[in-house]
Amino acid sequence: MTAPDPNSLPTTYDAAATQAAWYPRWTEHGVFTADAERAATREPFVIVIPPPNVTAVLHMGHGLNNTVQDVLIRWRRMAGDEALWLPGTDHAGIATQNVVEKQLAAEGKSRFDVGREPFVQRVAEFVSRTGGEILNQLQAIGSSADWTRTAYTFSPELSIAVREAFVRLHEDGLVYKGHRVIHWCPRCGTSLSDEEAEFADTAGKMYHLRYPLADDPSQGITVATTRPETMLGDVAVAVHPDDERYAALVGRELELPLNGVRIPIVADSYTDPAFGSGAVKITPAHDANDFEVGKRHALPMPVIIDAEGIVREVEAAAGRVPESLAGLDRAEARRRIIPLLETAGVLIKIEPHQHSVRHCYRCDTVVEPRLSDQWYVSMRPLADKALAVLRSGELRILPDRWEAVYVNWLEGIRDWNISRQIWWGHRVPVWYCTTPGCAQAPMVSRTDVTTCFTCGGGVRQDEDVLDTWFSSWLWPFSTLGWPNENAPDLKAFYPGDVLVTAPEILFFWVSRMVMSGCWFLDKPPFHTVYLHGTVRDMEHRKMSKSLGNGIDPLDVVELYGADALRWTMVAGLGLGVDVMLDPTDLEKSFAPGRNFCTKLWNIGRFLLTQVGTEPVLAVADLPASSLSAADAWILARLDQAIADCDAALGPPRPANGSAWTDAERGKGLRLSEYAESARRFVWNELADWYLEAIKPRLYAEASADREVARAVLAHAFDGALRLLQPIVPFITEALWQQLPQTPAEAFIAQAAWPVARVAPTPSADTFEYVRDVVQAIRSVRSEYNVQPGVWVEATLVTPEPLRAALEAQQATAGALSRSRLTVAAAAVAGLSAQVILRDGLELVVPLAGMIDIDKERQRLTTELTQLQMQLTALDGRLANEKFTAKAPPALVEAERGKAEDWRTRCAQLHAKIVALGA
RNA sequence: GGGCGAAUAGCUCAGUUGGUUAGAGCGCCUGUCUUACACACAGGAUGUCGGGGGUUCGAGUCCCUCUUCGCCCACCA
Repeated sequence: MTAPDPNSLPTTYDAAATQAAWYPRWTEHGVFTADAERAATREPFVIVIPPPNVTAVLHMGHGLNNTVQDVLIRWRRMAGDEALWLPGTDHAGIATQNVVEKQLAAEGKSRFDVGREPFVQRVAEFVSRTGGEILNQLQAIGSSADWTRTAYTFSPELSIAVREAFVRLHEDGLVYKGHRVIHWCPRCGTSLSDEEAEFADTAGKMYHLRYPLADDPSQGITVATTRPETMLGDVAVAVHPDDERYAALVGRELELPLNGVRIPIVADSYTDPAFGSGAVKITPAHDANDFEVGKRHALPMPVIIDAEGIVREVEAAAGRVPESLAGLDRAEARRRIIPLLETAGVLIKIEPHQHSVRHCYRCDTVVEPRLSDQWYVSMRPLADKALAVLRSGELRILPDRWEAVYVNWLEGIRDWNISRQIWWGHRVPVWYCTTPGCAQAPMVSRTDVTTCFTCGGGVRQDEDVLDTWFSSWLWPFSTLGWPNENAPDLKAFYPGDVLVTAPEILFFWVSRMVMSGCWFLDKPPFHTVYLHGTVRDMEHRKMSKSLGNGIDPLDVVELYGADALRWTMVAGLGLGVDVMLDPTDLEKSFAPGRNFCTKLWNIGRFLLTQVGTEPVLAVADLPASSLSAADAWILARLDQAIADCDAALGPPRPANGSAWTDAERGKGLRLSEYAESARRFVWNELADWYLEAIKPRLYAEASADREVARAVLAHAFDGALRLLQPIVPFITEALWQQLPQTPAEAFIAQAAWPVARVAPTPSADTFEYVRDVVQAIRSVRSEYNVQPGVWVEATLVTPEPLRAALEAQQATAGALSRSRLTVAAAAVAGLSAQVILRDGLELVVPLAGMIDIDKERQRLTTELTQLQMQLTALDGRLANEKFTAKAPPALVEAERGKAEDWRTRCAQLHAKIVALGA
């Protein structure tokens, strides 16, 4: 951390070099490493990463998600919390298995050709070779996660947690094996949960079929279906019990076309008499609702579509599938069955039909409802706990409109199908005795079972693996050592604080984590769920690989730097609002971030050359009398910026420690407001005004006043860098290391978050007048096209009470406006450009020989007209008794004062115009 | 079918419980290489706050309604 030669610093920030220099130093010094013991004496602040799929490649959604988390964790780390950001990956059962299956397919093989054990081995090798790359990519964007605690859902440690959870839920009577119709992906060869089978609106067709009565083919019932091939598995036609049209037919039999199977007509209130013909064909093995009807009426359940989606007589279906259709894929079977039904004379009509069809969330294949045995979790008791913590305020969701979505889902919760028929995942911890006749029930065990508990004979483990989300939902505590209740991390860091993710996985993951946390540890795993938006392109389409509209964050890092990427993510991030980026124009999206970094860099260069590295005085030690108006002003602005940033970000946790109050509930996590407050301070206040204002003092010979200026500038920039560190950690670290007051062997990444002074400087307002005057002179100069290099004369007419303060600012205001400014009691007569300022101030700029009377009159008249209109409206309001009676007194008083000031200004303007001659 | 959100400057968006002359960034116009910065500086222009109605002393903000987008949920046979 040696001071570089300022003159050798390039004018632009070298992001790549800075990133390469600082990230390793942070990790070497353990800056990101949380300490469980330290957490006993400070507030812990914990975020667990939404673990990306172990095979994932960083995309902009990760960029957004992880930037938000990093900003929060860096903020709290500086604020003195024991901050833990726990990273890791998810083994992603179906997704990862699919990747390896694709590799096998390229070799012309399926997983079944390879066999279970070798296949799992192959996936594990693949993961260990290429997996987790995304974690390195997260480092490239500056993520300050605690890499010493990196977790993996399929690690031995987390596998223990998975088994514990399964067994405990079983002991609680909440895990059971169910026989029902589930969502089946024929391509992935597994069942899916309700959440994994996504709806997509599809333009389909409705086929109307007429089934004749078995003993009187002249009569019949018309049914409608979007899946005509399923008619081969029909076991009944249901009508509503109160439907008089069909009352006489209930109990009689129909003959199924094509296979001649006889099926009964049953009465069931599931049927809606108003829909279509009011009669529904019942296919219990291939439709979840039909299954319920079938159960109620004790109907057979023939399976006519197999696991690969092939139509054939799978089970209890003898004689149901005509030879011409057997062995066909379900889609092909649908095409082929139409002409058959037509020939049989039962196809009444085909109509276009818009409906929602479920698709596999991993491969987009149309899901096939299928009767099978699966493991389920009874969710009702868990959901009730998750609802209770939201209602009590122990949990909040931002933006709060998602709370209603969360509640709605939990109130209507359905049991969770947790078994999958894939191979990559946690094997269901259930063993069956293989001894014929042994009465031993299935053995559910935390440890592997090798012999039957009853007969000592052989056992076989359940073939199924668990839903990936069954390990993810334990993430907030499985990563901390659970089920070991004494694990130091678990004791120190559970429950955590904020969960940052996208709304897409509110049900998949967030709600379930709340349920598991409440169930297993009696506390929700975090008090705040922050749902950020989605990264989209300029047509508002989600960025995706398939659309080709993505932006590679690593490209952005290379071209603009990680800080610029992070800046763009945060600065544009309204609460829960989508982030729009243009994949065809990176410059448009990321240049602002880069430009901002360059600005910071150049302020830093200025400091290095003008303030230097010699020690500076501590601002707290400076007597108020030694501060210039500009000094007082910038210190006040820094206090305001700190307050604004704190208000935008916090509070970090419920004030009473356990539950949010209604007043607190919607507050905080306004990242864009935080970014804007910090940006405004450093750019529009520190750089644009303060720095310019004190240049003469810095350029002057050594003096006490120069020392004050050095101290205040160094202090203000230090504060700015601290406020910005969470957003742009690399450049702030690089610059902070060069500040004269920075201690050796310290990092801004763990320096203290700034705190506003208790007693702000009262004289800060004087500089606001300076700004008014300077802006007015600049405006006049611009209007009369005065060349920038030319100095002009100017007189500031000042009422007595302000005169002394403003006389002291003559030089400063003059230098900033390139004018020889004189503060006086009265204006010098003569042709001049004149501006009326607030509080009785008048500015007179002679501009000898350049003034255009007409132009000047025009300008003043326009201003007078506008001001008079406003004054008239304001007077009207003040004359309205209802306003003065009902509006808050303070407001009325303020409006009166304003009216007076406007009236004075109007008079002044009028006098000027008269003086110019009509 | 049910629910939710959005509509504010050319673009992307702020606008906290109703209260100054509605803001920011980018873009646009004019001028400038002013010894930190042209990735910059200075000065400008730009809005019937989607339409209509209502409540109020006062509405971008609250209520009703319409229009247009978007999202979520649902046993649309």
